[in-house]
Amino acid sequence: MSEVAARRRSTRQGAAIDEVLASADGFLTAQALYDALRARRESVGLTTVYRHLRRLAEDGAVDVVVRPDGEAAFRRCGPAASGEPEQHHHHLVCRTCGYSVEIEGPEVESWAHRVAADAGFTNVSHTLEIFGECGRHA
Amino acid sequence: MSEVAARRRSTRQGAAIDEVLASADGFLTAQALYDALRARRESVGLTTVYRHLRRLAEDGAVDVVVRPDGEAAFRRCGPAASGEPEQHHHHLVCRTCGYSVEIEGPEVESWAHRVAADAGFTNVSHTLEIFGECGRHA
DNA sequence: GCGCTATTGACAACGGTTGTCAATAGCGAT
DNA sequence: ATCGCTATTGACAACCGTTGTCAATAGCGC
Repeated sequence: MSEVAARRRSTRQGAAIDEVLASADGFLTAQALYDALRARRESVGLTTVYRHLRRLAEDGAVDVVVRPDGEAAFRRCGPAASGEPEQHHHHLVCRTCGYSVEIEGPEVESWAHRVAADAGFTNVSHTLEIFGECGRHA
Repeated sequence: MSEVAARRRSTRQGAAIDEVLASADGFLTAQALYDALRARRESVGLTTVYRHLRRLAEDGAVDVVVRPDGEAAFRRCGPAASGEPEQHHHHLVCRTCGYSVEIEGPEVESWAHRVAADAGFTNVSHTLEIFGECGRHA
């Protein structure tokens, strides 16, 4: 069940990506993260950005939201991952600025599993994201 | 608020697409629909498939599910659209075969809106899909 | 049958994401 | 410090789903 943690090297690029993710207050697309890095005058290849995001997502260090247009957005989640996989939760995301709030809904979780089980489904997972406009734009 | 219904012509291709959608018991990607048409020996261009799906989605005649990998899947929804936009609902979708069940969860709807409102968000919408394995595969 | 125009479809273009592979650079061992 | 192994990087091409283009086709009202 447990993966042998692959040897990991700390690099300038990885650190820069972590920093941008840490300072971001909402979801970022890979492109947005890339642009933010360039704005910081940190030279990091786009491919590298994707690679890090993918690994971070696999490790559960960032949450991934697939937007209605199919593009993925990422956000560092929870209390900076002390190693434990983050607890399951969802997001309330601002369509305009990406600002987001983590939300939990135990009722919804159990509801989803109950509905799925009633229909004879196994190996159940679900996606749930709430989009709206936070009150900070003219 | 209401759009002036654009003049609509009935074509062989449109009918073929409708038929495949009607006979499908689950969500289909545009490609899958295209393949199904070819299997029926109906010659319909892929571009045309996309165009019809897009319009059907806009009209609310089909539901759209964006899968975790970002690809969109479509399914004719409800009682064959008598003109009224379908009532809001969600789906329980089989990862393997696309078979799906429409589900409703008034509790979830109100929960989502309450959570969003509490956080000061307006113009709220949400996505919710449940994925699993229906019991029909070896 | 005529004419207007919605529709079609082959093709190119686009945008996000992933594969490739030689060059680079961590890090443990010497 | 240095060496060597290998994870990582990055420029580039490839992929894939989707949309734009535009001349040719075909509904439908007349």
